[in-house]
Amino acid sequence: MENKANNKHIRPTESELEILTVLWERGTSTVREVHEILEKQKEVGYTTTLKLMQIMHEKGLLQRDASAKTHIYEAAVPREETQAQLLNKMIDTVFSGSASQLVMQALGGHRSSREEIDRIREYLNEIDKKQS
Amino acid sequence: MENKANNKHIRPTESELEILTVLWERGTSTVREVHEILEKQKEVGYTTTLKLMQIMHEKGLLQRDASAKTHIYEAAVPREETQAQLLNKMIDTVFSGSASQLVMQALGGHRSSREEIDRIREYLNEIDKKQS
DNA sequence: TCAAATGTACGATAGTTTTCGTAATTGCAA
DNA sequence: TTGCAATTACGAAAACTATCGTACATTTGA
Repeated sequence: MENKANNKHIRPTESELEILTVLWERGTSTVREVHEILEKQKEVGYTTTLKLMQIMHEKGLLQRDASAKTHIYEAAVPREETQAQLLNKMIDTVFSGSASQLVMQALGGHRSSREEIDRIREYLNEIDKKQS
Repeated sequence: MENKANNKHIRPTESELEILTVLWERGTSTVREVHEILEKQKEVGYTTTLKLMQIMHEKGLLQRDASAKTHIYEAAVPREETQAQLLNKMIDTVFSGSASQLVMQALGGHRSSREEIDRIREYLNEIDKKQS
């Protein structure tokens, strides 16, 4: 009982997010593999990455297979759910609850491609249908 | 020289953001006023709010008029710019750079009202016009 | 077999954030 | 004028985060 990660508050830190992203994209990986990718993005020591991942495992953010000498890690929280979590928090705290405010701000800053915009339009239509 | 807040990285913490939001919405306020609003949202002591605001002032996040006994504070960073800052970071770290991904995630989670959706549609049209 | 290489575990440190108790200050009301 | 109430200033503790050095364990190839 009490699987640590079962509670709804998935709130990884910045560094944890970097590690999660690697795992989300690569799937199961060793510390070394994760570290090698991280190293390209910023300067960081191997043991730092290791420790982080161990802590994340304790917190329930990562899962691991420790049967072999070299442990194999995997994200224990789903990407979409984590994104949603962080996003909703941001909508609440930064945008006073207005999702559209956030959306417009996002589209304004990052000038998006025509395809991206079309994709969003379609998405809006779908929402409309489902809601009516 | 070195106005502390002149550097581009506006990255308020969670608590700081709560305070900024109050100030953005109310305009200039005293610590007491800010605190009273915060208290409705979470349990927190007056001196905690005070200290936070003092620190934020040191960092350059807040501006204040200390001529009277009761100091009067004001956000020193613009709301939109701060939002953009945080949003872009989130797009990069959490959504691997895809704004539309974030947008759809946002719209999916927070089921938005018809008006909000329409407003976004209009916004998309405007972007289209400007981009063509 | 045994030493080098590779990995994990652990502990310590430095920095930041959040929190609050207490002291000092100030202004006003009686 | 003086003392109370409100306010600010200060200091410190607790929790977390990020970082890394070092010790210990394991595998392997010479």
